[in-house]
Amino acid sequence: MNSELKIYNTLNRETSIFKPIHAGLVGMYVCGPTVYSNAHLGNARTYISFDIMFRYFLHLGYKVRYVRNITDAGHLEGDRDEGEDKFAKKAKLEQLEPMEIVQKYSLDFHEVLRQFNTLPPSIEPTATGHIIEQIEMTKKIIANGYAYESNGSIYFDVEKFSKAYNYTALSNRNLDELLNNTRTLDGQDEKKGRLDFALWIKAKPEHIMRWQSPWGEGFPGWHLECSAMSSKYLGNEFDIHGGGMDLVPTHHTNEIAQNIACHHTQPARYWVHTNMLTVNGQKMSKSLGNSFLPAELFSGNHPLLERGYSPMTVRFFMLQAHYRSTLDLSNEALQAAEKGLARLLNACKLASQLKTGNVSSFSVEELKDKVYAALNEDFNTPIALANLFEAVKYVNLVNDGKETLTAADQAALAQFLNQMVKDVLGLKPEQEAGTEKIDGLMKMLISMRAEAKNKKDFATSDFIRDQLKEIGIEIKDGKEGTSFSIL
RNA sequence: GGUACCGUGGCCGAGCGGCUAGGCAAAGCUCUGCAAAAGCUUCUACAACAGUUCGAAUCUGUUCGGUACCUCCA
Repeated sequence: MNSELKIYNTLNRETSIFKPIHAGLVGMYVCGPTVYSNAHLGNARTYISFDIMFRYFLHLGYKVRYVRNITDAGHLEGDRDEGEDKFAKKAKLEQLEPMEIVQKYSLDFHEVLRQFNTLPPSIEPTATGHIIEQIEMTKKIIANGYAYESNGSIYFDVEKFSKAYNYTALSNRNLDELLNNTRTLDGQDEKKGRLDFALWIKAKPEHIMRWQSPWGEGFPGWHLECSAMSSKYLGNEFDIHGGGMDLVPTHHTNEIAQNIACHHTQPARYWVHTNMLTVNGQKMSKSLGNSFLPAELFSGNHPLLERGYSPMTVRFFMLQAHYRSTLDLSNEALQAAEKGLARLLNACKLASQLKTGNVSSFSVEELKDKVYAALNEDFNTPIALANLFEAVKYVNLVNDGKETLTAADQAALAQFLNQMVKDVLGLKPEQEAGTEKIDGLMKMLISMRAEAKNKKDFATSDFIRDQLKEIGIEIKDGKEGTSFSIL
């Protein structure tokens, strides 16, 4: 492999060679979910994208510390800092304790990511578990002069900050326009500036989730937790910070401001942002009501779906697009993905069973170079897959006896294919046939049917096939005998 | 309104100055008692108009269409 990994950095809008701060180590922080409702498919796309990066770093031999938080407090509804706490609101709605809400949707989130075969992060810290760190950080920011107290709440002074630093470096927005465009405040607002955001919020009497602080009882602002936890576990400066693109203008912008105001340094070298999943060309989001829940997709129980698709089909579907492009969800696209994935996985299996010859008419090294080159080009999974499909075709040709491979090349190809598909892309075969007992039964039925076929008793052989089909088992007559799959 | 981004064959999607991915669908073929599955082959597109260039899907400009952000969202 002769190319180096390049990553697109939102900070300077350039793709550049990745150089870790400490050789051999990668520190990566990704903004996790706010666990007040079910994770939808758009959320899943983001975490699948970062899972690919995580897996690829591991594959390249890096030691990775992957931190992904759980937001279980402090995230408010609606207008910046005035809305209701999301957990409190949902808790009222579902008649549960806020922490029951947190537990319920954390479990859901983990279950969804497990189904998509994403690797768990190294550390998964929660906001409520780091209140002390957040209070400390707030104190420091106040001491450094970039935050002020107002009626028991602490706000970040964006205007003051922007005089010393470039507040909009990440979003590349015009600060003056932002100042003028932001919604007019009503008179009772506690903030000095329009863009100021809360670091610490004074709890109203009815607020359940509250903690003691030097400024009275309250709870932390949403942006603060990521700053506090990333610096705690990865240091004041680390390699990669990621999240969905929609976090750029507000959440990540504020996070950077907090870190600079506290530690005098920008937290991450590379800012990586994933693009949105769309449905009929529109962003999938909770507020638009066009969300797909993974469970709905798997079962097909959704008005826009004709039938269900497996988690691996969905994962493959997502990998066919680059993580920085929008991706549109549709029945046809999912069907295409389903078949493509089956072909790919079949070739993985076939590759290790190929008959070998004296010469190879295919260069495994060349394939490897192409696949690595693709992944090194900002994790370009669609191109990597395109190259893997060249190998799929070749595997099939060898299997048909139209091309040949030496034993060494066959082993190398089989290993590489499986490593890429399973370890790096995280695609695994669906649940294999079934239990031993089912396998035994099927073996018996298949041999009975073969016997009937030999006697040209096609009525019996077709009866077996049709009956099995009805209970959801499909029989396929191949060259190497008959196989079956459970639908 | 402001600011970005995007418009690729029937569909999904890469590519981002020359060599014109890949998947699915379709057609033909192979295999087959039939079927299904599988495999092989074929199918040359880049919104429109103008410009730069020896050469543009790729660069520039204009127009049309779409999306996102500016308010919580991955």
